[in-house]
Amino acid sequence: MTTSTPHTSTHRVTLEDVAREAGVSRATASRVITGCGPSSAEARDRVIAAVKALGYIPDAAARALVGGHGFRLVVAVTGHTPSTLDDPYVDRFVASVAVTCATRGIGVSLQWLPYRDPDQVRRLAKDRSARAVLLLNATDAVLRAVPAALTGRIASIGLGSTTVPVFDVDLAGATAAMVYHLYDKGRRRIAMVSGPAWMPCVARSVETYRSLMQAGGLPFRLVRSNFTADGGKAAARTALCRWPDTDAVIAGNDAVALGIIAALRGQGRNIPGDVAVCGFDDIPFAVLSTPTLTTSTHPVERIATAATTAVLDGSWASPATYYPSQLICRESA
Amino acid sequence: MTTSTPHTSTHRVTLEDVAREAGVSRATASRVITGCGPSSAEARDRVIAAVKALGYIPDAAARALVGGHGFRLVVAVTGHTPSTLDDPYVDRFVASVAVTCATRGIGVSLQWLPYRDPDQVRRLAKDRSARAVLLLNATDAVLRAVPAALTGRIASIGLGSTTVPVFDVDLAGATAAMVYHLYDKGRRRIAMVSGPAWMPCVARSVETYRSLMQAGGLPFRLVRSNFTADGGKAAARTALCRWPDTDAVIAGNDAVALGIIAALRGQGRNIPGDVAVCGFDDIPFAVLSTPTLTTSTHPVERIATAATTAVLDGSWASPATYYPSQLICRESA
DNA sequence: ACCGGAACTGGAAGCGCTCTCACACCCGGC
DNA sequence: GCCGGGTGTGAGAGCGCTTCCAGTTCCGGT
Repeated sequence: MTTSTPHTSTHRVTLEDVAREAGVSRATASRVITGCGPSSAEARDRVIAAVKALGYIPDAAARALVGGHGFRLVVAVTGHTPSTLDDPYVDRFVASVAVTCATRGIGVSLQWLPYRDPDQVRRLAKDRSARAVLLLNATDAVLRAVPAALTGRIASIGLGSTTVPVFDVDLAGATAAMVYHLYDKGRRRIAMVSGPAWMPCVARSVETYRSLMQAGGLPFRLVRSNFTADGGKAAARTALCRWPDTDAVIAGNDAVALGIIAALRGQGRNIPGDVAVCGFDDIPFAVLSTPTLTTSTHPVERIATAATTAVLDGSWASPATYYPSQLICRESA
Repeated sequence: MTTSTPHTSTHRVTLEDVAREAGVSRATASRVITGCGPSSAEARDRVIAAVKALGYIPDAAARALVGGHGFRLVVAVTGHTPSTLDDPYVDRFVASVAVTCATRGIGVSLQWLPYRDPDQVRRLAKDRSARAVLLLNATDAVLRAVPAALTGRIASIGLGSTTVPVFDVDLAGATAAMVYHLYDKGRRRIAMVSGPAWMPCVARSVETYRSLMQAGGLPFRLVRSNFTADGGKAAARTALCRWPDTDAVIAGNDAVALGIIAALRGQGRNIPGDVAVCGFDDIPFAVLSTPTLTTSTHPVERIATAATTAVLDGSWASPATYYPSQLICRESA
């Protein structure tokens, strides 16, 4: 049966080779391998045997070219600085997506969009070697660039849109829970050290904080920072100078919170005695720091998996799903 | 000039359209766009204008199909558990690669290889939509699966090979520096809490530690763990039970080190008074912990960039490059 | 014996692109 | 006036695959 031509080591095994080896046509071989279209049991056996014998691996590029779409999920992360990519939230998210996709035989691409350029999004959306796109930290401008026709193939993690499904942490709720918690503990002069203003999730958090403080007749004290510990240190010094009587700080994330704690303690402040500090994300070190960090934990894996399956299968329950965050009370607040 | 046919919104703009709009053939348009092959100034202008007017974006799948290789760099991370993907070293590495590639217009794929299956590597190597592959945590078995013909397109981060270029941290040197440092501080009963045994970098670190201790006639105390803080906590308890007089611990990474510190302090040990602890990686929180963590910092960005450019350009200076790590002495040792 | 239809198969088109090749053109030199 | 060499161009092949469509076989029903 095995009429295999002696093939050189440089020759790439194509469907043609499989078909010849199995004694069927390319069309039949293709039907067997893709599993769609009718095929007799005998043809199936022979093709599968040939695939094994030859070590055939379908060419993804050719499949994408003819099939209209490929087998990769693109995770596009927005942000001017590379640190956006090295963020613990993003890292966990990407890792979860990679795991989910690995079980489905789908590749994952990580794309950095430094300039939040709508054109880049259009480019991503038109790349047929990709099957779907997940947008992280997308802004309104970026989302508007998504072609309406592609709605089903693209999802946003963290910004509302009528055409694209949204999956995100309920950061407004998380922020509110944190403010209430600090208020219950007797804190009244609560400052916020937020992340970059352009980030949609930051905007929501700040807005919640602002409206709650306003509603309670409490002072609104906002310092912009980035999402790093060094940023937190700098912000702590700024905030202290400006409002020395601050008795609580809500940091944009845990790294910032830890930076703030380090800076405050460096100035002789007692945490949480003098100033309570809390963050977001519940990174592994939140429980290891001194004092342990009060923070808010997000169901990142659930969000990532939901968004991934939704966008790959092209169906989702509601246009926007917000996952509840959970406040973790530890020593720092 | 603009003889554009009224195109529907679903129609995808192809090279054909650009050529028609510019009044040249597909071949000429292709030459202009790829920039290789002769072309007159006039043809160039007209094609470029047409590209702009039509919003043409070359189809990556078609290019990969005909060109023999695509425009993506695959970063394949080995390891049974998803946590391998969520490791700070890997995260920094991947982020650096993504940044380097973004400036070159090359996509980055993140692939998880849970079973360290050589077949998966072969599959990766044959994927022509990829231009090159970077293997993280590759084992010998995985590297042996790399087809010799693909040598130029694949690089390993962390394991020696005669056919594939290697870029890695000089972990042996880093471990040695750490052992000497502890020895200089008067520590003699030095334990090591290493990462998973299958990891090549772990093997090198353990081997260095073993041979140094042996050479100095000092006890060899090894506990295997994973790379998490919880693993470190468990390992600390094990090590303490087995060798209660241990006066120093070298942890596999900073997360483990912080876990160990937490566990030891929980048992009333003083760090570094009773036990010195140090880690590897110099994560952002190493400087924020109490006590601050003595650790070893790796030039991850340099390694990532070097490996990326080497494998994309297909040329590298030497078969194996080991980048020196730097010991950062802080309070914990 | 005949026929309609279901089940399967192979030829061939074509996805969008690159690249080889043959051709057309223009120049200066004999 | 003719030829060699350089320069620019377009027709066309073909990358590996899926899928349409027409053809073949084989079945049960009449």
